[in-house]
Amino acid sequence: MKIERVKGTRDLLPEEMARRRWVFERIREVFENFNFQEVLTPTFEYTELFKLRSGEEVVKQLYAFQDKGGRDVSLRPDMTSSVARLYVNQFQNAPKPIKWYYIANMFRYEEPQSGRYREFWQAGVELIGSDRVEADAEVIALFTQSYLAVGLEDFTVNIGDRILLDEFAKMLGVEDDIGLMRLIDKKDKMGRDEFVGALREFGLDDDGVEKVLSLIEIKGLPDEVLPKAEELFTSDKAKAEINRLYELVDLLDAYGVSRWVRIDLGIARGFDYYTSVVFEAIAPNDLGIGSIGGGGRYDNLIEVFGGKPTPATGFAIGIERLIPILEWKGLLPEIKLRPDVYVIPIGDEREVRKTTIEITQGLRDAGVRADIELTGRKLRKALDYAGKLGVPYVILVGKKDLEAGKVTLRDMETGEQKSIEKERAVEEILEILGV
RNA sequence: GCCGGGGUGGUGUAGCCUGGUUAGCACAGGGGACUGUGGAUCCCCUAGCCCGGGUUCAAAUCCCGGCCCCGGCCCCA
Repeated sequence: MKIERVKGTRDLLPEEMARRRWVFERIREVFENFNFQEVLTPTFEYTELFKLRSGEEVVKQLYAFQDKGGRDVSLRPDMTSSVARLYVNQFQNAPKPIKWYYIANMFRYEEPQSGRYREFWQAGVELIGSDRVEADAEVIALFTQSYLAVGLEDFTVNIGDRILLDEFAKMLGVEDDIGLMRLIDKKDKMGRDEFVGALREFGLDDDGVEKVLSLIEIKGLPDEVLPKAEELFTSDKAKAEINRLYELVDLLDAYGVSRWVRIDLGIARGFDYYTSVVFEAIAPNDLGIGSIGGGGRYDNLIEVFGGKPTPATGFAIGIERLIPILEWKGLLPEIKLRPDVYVIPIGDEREVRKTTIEITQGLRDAGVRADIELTGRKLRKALDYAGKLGVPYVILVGKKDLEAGKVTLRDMETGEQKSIEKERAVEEILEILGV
């Protein structure tokens, strides 16, 4: 019986790997320009770590199991917990701020859908040890520039705020603030009447519904919508947070990323550990893909993991969501997988075979991507193969030529051939390729 | 976890509704015609009904369960 892939996993073939690597390299460059440094934590952690953060319920979304020593462990569902754990373990006394990045695979036991797999990759950063708005700005600017670095321009970074949502729930006298946020988060999936109906069912009176409708109006360019927020909110805490948002967008302007920034007080980004600013990137597409990445400030998490209270902020970019969009927009480069030279032995003589290897290895030593015919197939078939691969140049090594100390260089495009000294083969190729 | 649509050689498909020849076709792969010159042609070969059970004289075809894929819901840290 054939063994199938495990549900929700994928095989990545050469063409796709080449494109992914290109994306990773672009993102890595920007991360490092911002002086974030790469870390990698273990693929699995004690399940307890994730429970501490998100509660007992997350276990059903985890790849959780017992190892042979009876330890309850889980494949990481994201990197933030592991990085916070690492910080608490060994870096509490390190100079602040700590700026780490990662590019790694994550695992979630969920139903696969468009842009959603059980194993997927994220590229993200965590900035630990600053509660300043400058830290939020730095992270959001990097978030934005990461997408720009892979050529994406048609996207927005929507910024919300958990403090304001909390204050909002308080203002309405709602106990189940999480329920309310879930509802608000779904606003875009419903029609207006349906949404109002859902709010009433939730238990809001006319005034409450009115206020929620005002809240979700607070969505758009910062200059246009933040004044509306000032009108809606009355508490000092909310006023202070709105001022912080003003500062944030002002700083983002200095980073040169204002063009992509929007305010959307209706976004909540899940309900686990974010404490104030939250954000997500959306790129319009026909693929059914929503958010292509997100993040926010989490000032309580490190304390939850047993560290001294330490502020932190970060984001993660979902690679399996970003790449289909880049592909759909034609923004990914064509990357050639073929060799530049293919060296074919003609016949089976020891001398021929050795010379074939020597020339191939000479090319490789010189930095040329060179391949060698390994199957013993006939010359005709070997050329056929080279043609299908799209190899531009072939070197033929045959007994007749070798007797005169020569080999044949063939231009596969034109079919032209010339006889060259076997010692000059590498040089000749280097000249032609212009290396 | 739930719902809808799917699963036939490596790839793309016909056949399924209406059970009955040797499961057809194209591409790809290997070899040969052509023993040192490709993309053409011809020939040969390799290779398949997702898995298990049921109904039936007979199952790719009908029924049930499972697995997987695509998409949606829940959820999305």
